[in-house]
Amino acid sequence: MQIKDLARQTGVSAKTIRYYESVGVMPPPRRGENNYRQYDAADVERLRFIASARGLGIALKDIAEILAARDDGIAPCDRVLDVLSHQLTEIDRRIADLLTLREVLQTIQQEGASLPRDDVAGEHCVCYLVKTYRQSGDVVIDPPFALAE
Amino acid sequence: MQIKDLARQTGVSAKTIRYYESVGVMPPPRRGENNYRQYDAADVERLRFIASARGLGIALKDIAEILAARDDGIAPCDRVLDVLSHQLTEIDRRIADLLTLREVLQTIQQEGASLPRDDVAGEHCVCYLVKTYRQSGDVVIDPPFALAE
DNA sequence: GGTATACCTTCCCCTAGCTGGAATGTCAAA
DNA sequence: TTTGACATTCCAGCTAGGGGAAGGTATACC
Repeated sequence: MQIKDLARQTGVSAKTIRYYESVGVMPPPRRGENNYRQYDAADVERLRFIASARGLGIALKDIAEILAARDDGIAPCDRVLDVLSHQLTEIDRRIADLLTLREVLQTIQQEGASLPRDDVAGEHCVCYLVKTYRQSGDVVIDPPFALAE
Repeated sequence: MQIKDLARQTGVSAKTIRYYESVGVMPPPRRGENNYRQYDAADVERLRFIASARGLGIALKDIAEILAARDDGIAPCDRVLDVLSHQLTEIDRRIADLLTLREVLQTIQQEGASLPRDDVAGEHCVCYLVKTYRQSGDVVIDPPFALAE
């Protein structure tokens, strides 16, 4: 089974499969005489797990740990449950942050809509609102996030 | 006024200020005899606008466009309002995505909690749930996101 | 044999918004 | 004079891949 077939069976691009191999989440497969990668059913299963976990927003690093444990014969179920609950906490935090931000944006938008539109200096228009907006809370930087296919 | 002073007055690190200059959102400042960057009150105002806009999740590219217009003597207010409304749409989409994801995670977590924890193959435990989870919706990749200080 | 095509390989650069670090220069105080 | 706190530039890295180049290979068709 070539990389394209694995790609087709999992919905993961060949490019991404090679990337997963390079970061160690997929193992280096056997190679044919032509140096082509050769995959089997176990690879399909593994890659499906990876793709689904990514779809749940789980980081490749966490996925790698889970799979490494399993490769060592350790059932990763507890670890998976840990990651899931951490993931839920994170998502709740992000939702809360976004809701707060939404409020602020909406307020600025509404107040700004009634201000003049021709203020280059930005002292009497929506620009002023943006400039003077200061949040009281702590800084929180959100990592990238993916929702799967 | 040196870069550290500008940093202190705006809460933006010197490193980030140099970065903003390198991407063109802050203009190259005058230099002293020692080649040190020299800032003034206008730079403080500009950087405060940038910092606040970033805090609202607005991309540097959008901020750069807004400021470039203003530098050309064009009042950017309409553009700012456009960006704000686009920003709101984006945030609503992200919130919706995160809520969907939250549902899925919670379901898997709950069902997985009652399954065995010693299944290395991952056929009868929470790992199976993760693996077989398939979302029906479209792929949506979320960019990184920041909530300001 | 020649060629079109559909694969495959490795390689490096690009994305956003910074942050960290290395190597080096400058300035003021003790 | 030496120390410390500034400053400068440049290079690398973070996530999770995508794009594309340059080249090798397998198969079908003429």
